Amino acid sequence: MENKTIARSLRLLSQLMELHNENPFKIKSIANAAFKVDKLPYAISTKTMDEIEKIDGLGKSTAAKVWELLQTGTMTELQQILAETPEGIVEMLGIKGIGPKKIVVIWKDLGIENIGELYYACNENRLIEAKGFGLKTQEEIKKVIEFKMAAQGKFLYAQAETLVATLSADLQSWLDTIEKNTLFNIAGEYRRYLETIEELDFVIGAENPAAIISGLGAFTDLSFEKQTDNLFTASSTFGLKIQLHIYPKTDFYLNLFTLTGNEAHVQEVLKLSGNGPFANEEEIYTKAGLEFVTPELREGLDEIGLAKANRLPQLITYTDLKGSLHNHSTWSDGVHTLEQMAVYCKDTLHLEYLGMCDHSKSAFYANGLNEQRIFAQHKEIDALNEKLAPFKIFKGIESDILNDGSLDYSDDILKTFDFVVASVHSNLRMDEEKATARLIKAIENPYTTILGHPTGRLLLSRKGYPIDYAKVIDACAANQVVIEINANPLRLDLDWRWHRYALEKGVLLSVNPDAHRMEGFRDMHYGVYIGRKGGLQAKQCLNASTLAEITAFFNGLKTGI
DNA sequence: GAAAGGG
DNA sequence: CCGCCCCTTTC
Repeated sequence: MENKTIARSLRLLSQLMELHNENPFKIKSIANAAFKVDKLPYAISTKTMDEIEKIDGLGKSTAAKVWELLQTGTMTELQQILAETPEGIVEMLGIKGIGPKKIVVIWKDLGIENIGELYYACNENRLIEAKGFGLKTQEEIKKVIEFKMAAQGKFLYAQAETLVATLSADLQSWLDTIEKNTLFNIAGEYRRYLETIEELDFVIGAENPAAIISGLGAFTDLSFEKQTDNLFTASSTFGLKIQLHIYPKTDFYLNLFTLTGNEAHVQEVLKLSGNGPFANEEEIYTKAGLEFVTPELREGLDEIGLAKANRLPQLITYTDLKGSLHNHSTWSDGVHTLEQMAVYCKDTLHLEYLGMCDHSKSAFYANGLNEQRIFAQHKEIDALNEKLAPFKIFKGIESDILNDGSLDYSDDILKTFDFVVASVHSNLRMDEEKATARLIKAIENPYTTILGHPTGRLLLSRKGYPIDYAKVIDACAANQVVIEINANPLRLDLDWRWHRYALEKGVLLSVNPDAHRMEGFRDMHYGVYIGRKGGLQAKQCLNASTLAEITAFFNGLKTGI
């Protein structure tokens, strides 16, 4: 069991205890334990009961709960309190903008027990009657619920990834038991590497489709229901819709292509190529007189024009990345030390450099660095750079963009960094005008090197503040500011739909994992996927620069100040 | 831990 | 209607 799972259980327990008005000291200690568990640099599951008791933040009774969870997979106390709480109330904890205090009022005073009823109450203007609620709160809750409902049934690409891996393997071996050499591939949104996925589409091409269909019952991972002669659907354990398309072999490539989408792209290509049959996907494009378009570019944007002119971009690949910028260590809210992060980049990932960007002083919740601690961190980096040479750690910072658009330190401090990532973490409720002006002011700061996660969105959970993309990107172009592609699968921000515009304006992008632990670097894969979708080439990606190139780049910016 | 946001 | 204090939530 992962620490994250343990931490989640503890956090849920503490929130439920709060809903049930239990002893505030107990609540706090459980909440604190959840926080501490999440920040441990090792897996608790490998430890003994005695060792768990000694973990900072865990006392005897919490350790016993954790131990029970590890041994049995459940926690009696959590199950008990869960049984006493309506399911809909538990779900409400996931609504941003209301916490346990407000939920108690909703539950006990208004008698509302699920999110549907809560939404209804907002529409009926009944929420404002409760104490602590007013019109603004009601409207905010309504908006958040609407966003949540729209996200229902959708999943992050990364969530689907593991399922796709096991399902593909299992489907393939099941197919082999019925017919040798069937054709099989995933299509749809997943094949196009979209950031969120509503359904998985698997396509099968068989000599004898009827035999495959009648053998479906023997595939035990999922139970499929027949929709049409060719289409069978099922639902994964966590609710992701799965579609199985079964066709004769001769129709396979046309269907794979059509089901991969998107619709606009498919229509346009088929108009040029005719309807086949095709021996493979490449042939579709050849017949259409087009260069082959890789699935992630098939979005009905400019790709067909480019393919016609043989001018499709040479898309970036993971191995093009030479370093990793924007990462955190134990200096602020990271899990692993600066040295651990650096050695991991050097020895495991074989990168040439690491940009360390811990949080700035205003980010109290994340243990942001004040001026003294920055100085101390820089000394540690200098020492490590000697030890690890030629590997290089760059002195960075993730500076908060304050409410007025200024950065979090004076120029005297800012000039001591090799580079600065500027991002918004506070006062996220802004209208477009305010947000755009705030970002542009930060972009115009001569010390800003990279604009971090430009909208602050969390896919499927928070919309992010609205910005005028074109204006923000234009400002980056004018001020030689790089824009981050935050590679965390929850963010993927800058949105790929704006990559092309940025690249056309000559703005560099940077695939930044925002890693808070060594495993976090893995997210750079998602950043590359989404960058490819946006049309990113290696030469347009800051951290595809070699150490020598990026050193020159940072130095060049400095002389300009 | 600070401050925004709202009542 | 503003300023004030207080509570909740957020990062």
